[in-house]
Amino acid sequence: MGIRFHVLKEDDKTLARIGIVETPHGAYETPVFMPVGTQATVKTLTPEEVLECGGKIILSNAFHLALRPGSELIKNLGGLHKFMHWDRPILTDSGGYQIMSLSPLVKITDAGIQFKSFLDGRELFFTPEEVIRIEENLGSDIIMPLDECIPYPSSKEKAREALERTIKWLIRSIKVKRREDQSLFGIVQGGMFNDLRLEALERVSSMEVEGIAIGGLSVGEPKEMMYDILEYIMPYAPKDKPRYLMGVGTPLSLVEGVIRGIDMFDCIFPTRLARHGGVFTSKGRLIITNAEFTSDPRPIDEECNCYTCRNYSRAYIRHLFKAEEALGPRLTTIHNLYYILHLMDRIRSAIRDGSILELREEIAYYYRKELSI
RNA sequence: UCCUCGGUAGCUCAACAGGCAGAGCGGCCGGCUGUUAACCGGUUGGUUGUAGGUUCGAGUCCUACCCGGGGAG
Repeated sequence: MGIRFHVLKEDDKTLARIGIVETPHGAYETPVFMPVGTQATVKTLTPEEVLECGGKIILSNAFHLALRPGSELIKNLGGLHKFMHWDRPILTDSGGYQIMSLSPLVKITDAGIQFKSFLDGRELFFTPEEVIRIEENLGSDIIMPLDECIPYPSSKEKAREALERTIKWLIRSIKVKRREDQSLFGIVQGGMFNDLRLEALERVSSMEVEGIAIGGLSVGEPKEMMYDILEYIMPYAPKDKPRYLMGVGTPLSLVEGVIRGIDMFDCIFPTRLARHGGVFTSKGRLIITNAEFTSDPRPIDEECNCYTCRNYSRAYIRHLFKAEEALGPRLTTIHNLYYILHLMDRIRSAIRDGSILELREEIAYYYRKELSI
């Protein structure tokens, strides 16, 4: 038995909805944000700290873990949950994104991807079947098939090719998947083309998948383009399956995604931003290393109740960053994850009481800079 | 007291044989969207120890002095 999904409430003015996903490692409510732990760790934090921030499910990465330390090793040590001491739900991404982000090292054909390891230069070959095998070794609750994620901009021909390849790979993935305690999602590609996107959605939806993921967005296109595509296709998404928008996680894009019917998100942005000194607040983004905070006794966000904001000043955190102390990135990571996960709480409350559009207006006001470009 | 090496951006140092005084770090500002990223980018910094001299032109050559390192006595 893999996941079970139920919709608990649908908003009447938007496509937003509240749902619950039950997994072999516990349940979580949607819309949900998944902190990213690519290398079997949410960078700088312990699992207990991720929990304290409100984390319910995390994302890890089959490709990276296969390269190091190897999926057999993790299997022999009792699986990914035990290996990293996280007993809650885990979703593993396949490495499709790495086809794009590591493109100079990658050669892609219908058979799979051939690439040169950035760790030791080894020539490796990844197939959809091999990725499923890796994910079965890892034992994550939700597994993503190998897909082809293309950059922006890309031609329609290129988008069509990636779409077809992604679907062929999904069929092969379904065919070899054995473990029944894991749930496979299908990934919708199609570049920035509405007709391709809709076609991909319909084809993926007709297959034996337990969730629908929208991939290949937020790859550098204008924000409005992503919102338009979601608006165009999401009304046709199956209602009885979770819908996952891959790689999205700025405050505004989370709300905009939810309004368009998305249930699950993951994004490295909150954690990476934190390590680089950027923090979310209820009044927009700050860069904590800036001189204006040198002697500022206030917490990062006076309205925040996270561990960092309950105990530390902007001046102290700025000092930690300037002194290159490891505690600095840890404290900002705790804060940013708490901010985003607490925002998801607020989003669910707003769906419950019918005020999601008001919440969108508030976030859009303080994060309007996200709209530019 | 003498000999010797050195003094260039806040710091550490570049600048062939006189020819527009630079870099790294720091400072300041910005960017990061299924993580090869505690990363990347932009930008601000100078009476070249002081005072003279030679020269079309001196960080660079000459003279004196000041400061610091090393050595001799």
